[in-house]
Amino acid sequence: MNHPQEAPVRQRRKEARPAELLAAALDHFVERGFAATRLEDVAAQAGVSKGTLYLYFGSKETLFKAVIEQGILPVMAQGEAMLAQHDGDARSLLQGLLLRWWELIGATRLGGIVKLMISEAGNFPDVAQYYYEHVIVRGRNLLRQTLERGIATGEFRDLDIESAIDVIFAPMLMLAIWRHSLAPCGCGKQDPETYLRTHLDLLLNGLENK
Amino acid sequence: MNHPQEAPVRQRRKEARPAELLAAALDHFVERGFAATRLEDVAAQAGVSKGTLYLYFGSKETLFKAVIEQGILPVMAQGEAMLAQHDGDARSLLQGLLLRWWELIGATRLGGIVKLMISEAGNFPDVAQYYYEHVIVRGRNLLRQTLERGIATGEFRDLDIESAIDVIFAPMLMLAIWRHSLAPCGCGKQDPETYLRTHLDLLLNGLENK
DNA sequence: ACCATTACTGACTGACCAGTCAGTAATGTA
DNA sequence: TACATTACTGACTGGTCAGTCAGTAATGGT
Repeated sequence: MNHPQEAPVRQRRKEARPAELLAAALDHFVERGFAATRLEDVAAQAGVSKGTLYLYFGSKETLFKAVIEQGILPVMAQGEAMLAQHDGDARSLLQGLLLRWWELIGATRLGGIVKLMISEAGNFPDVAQYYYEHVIVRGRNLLRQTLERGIATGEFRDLDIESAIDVIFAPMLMLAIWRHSLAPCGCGKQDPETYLRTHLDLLLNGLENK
Repeated sequence: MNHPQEAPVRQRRKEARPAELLAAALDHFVERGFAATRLEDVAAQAGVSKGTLYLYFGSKETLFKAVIEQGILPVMAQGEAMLAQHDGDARSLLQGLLLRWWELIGATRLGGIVKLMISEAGNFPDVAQYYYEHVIVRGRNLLRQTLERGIATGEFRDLDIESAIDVIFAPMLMLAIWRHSLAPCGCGKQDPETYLRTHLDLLLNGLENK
């Protein structure tokens, strides 16, 4: 019955709301999917009412698109910068790119976007198109340049580059996906470090020009 | 205005309904997700009314579970039989297992179950648990035995088997997932054959004991 | 031909939720 | 202290859909 000085019931924090709402929305979309996510829950997790959510995002679909775009774009530039400034051998560049992707995206909450995009692509073809052009194409470019460099210097064997890009990245994506799908259901999985080490081991041996 | 002898408006085909409903449900669940799938649409695609669907499946969730179980179980035994009767080297056994999986599951409508299970695991932990125990564990056993055999004969290098299993299968899963997520949105992808060839090439070279 | 059985139908309902908006209170200003 | 502005609230509405069930018609038996 007593109310020892609580924080004011209502707070006005116009600046912080969008980011907090996006973070809450990412959690819910990744965990439940788009259709099963209730905007009231998203708003509650962000500490506001549903009405406030609609002050910042015009619709559920708008919010969904914002989650994808705002989540991924800030990180894309980093990888590109990394490629540009690297001057070692292709082997260590490839290794660095994959490990850095895991560190910055796969291992963080952003990794959930991979699962989210895969799950909802059918319902939002325009968002899928956007994601493909602004994320996948750019990401594939990084790997393509790395492989081309390695083949040019004779470090790597001469294989089909376009399919190799996808084959090489698939285990990274599956590791991120696993963390947001079956792993939380108590389905066993060893630690990411061993997985990454094995992937790099197999991969670099497989690429090696003997 | 004329009605040239049409098929009877109502047909009674008790035997065929469940399979037809399951096939239609798989299509819709894979394409739209569980929550966004309307049972009226599923029933319509199977050529019956919604009421009929409820004669065979007690609820939307029951239907979902049946799609997963009925879809995958019939195929699991095949892989196990293949392992048992194989007598060549581990190299060709591994290659055979992967190609056969693609042929029987990945390339068919059943490949959609992979995406479906990943998307909905969070909403159906009990189905995820079931899938893990009856599909993933059994599938991993096949690869584990294959790798162990190859390491024992000296064909393969001695690497961490548990993580290698997941790393090796990840590109197969991603290929199946892609077909049911971004690929239908017009996002470019080369043909599966090249992809599989590159994967096997990289993989067998990476495993090789030099 | 009539009846009994049962596979099948589709209008209905109750619950749920995206999206709205009139009202409330926090903040800045004078 | 009074007023203006506006960030925020939450009860409400309208539409959608899972699940129901009284009724319909296809089939097989006599």
